[in-house]
Amino acid sequence: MLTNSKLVHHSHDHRRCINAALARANDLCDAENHRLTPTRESVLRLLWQSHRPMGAYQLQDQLAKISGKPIAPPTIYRAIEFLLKVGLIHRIASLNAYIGCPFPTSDHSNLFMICNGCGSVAEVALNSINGLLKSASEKANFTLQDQSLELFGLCPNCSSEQEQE
Amino acid sequence: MLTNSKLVHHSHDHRRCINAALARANDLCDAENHRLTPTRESVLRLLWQSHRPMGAYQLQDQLAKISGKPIAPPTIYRAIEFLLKVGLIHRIASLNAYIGCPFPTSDHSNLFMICNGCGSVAEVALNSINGLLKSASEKANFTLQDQSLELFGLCPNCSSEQEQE
DNA sequence: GTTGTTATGTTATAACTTAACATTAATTTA
DNA sequence: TAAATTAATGTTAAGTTATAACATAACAAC
Repeated sequence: MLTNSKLVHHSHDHRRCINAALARANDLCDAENHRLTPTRESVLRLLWQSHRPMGAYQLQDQLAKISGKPIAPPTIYRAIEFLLKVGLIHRIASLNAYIGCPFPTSDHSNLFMICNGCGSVAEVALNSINGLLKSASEKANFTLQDQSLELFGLCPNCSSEQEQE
Repeated sequence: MLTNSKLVHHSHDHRRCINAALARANDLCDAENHRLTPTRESVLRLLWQSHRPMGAYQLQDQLAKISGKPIAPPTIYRAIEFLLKVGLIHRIASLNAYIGCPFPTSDHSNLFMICNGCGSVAEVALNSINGLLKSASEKANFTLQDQSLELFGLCPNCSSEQEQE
């Protein structure tokens, strides 16, 4: 089980998350001949400011603040589109929001644990899940091409707070 | 594996789907003291017109046509909210669309097979998936409360068409 | 039949996303 | 290195999805 759950749900030096993510992004774009332009890098960096997903308009506001000039929606959506395409971020469909991918070059399950309490999102890759979904699809003669698995509940922190009440 | 995949992906007397769904809805609402009002029933019936999900504004158009008077969005969204609450329909988050639930009183996986070809959606309930997600959640100390599992690909029909090209 | 509750009507707007076309920057090729 | 090509961004506008707020009507219970 590949996951960033430990990092998401425990206090840590978050600057390292950000730096590591940007380093990975640079490597990946270099390797695949993609251009991580300033706008794209800024959006990626914003999405790594926390382990909570951000909506396009939050990104717009933040980017406008940072760059000191107004940013139009298409600018944001283009950056999002690019980052999604190269696998550096994911879209959380149930939230209309986006989050940085902690392992862009690994096999994916596209499985997310979304905390109803604090809004944090951890990503999980799990071979067993992929296997099960594959075999269920085959049984139904369904040609599986992609998947989006969203779990809702309480992260460890919010769970223990809940118990205390 | 509880699924309506066979019905969704093969020709069948669809009136029976609709009638069965409405009968189940009536039973369920009777049993739980919910009111399946004309608007709610119309929306449910529209969602059962096919095995494809419909968006709120499609529903608005259709309902306006049927009832012969303009329908405002809140009317639709209220009916949707109710039907979701009692479990008669599901929301497909990745499509911003809604679809009738074929087994509203059974245990759920909230697992959907969404055809990229024809747009049809089959629902699947699978204990093994639920078990795996439960244990993965426990391993991460995540208190699982709900889930949304969306698979994208080609249904049997669209798969075989694809092969022939 | 009045009262409290539930459902609907109505207007307006918020939130999310894309289309279309113009301009600028980067890369390639001659 | 200048021209040609491609890729990225700027700008305006509009399309799509969803909700807030407040008024009215229908129903249920006493």
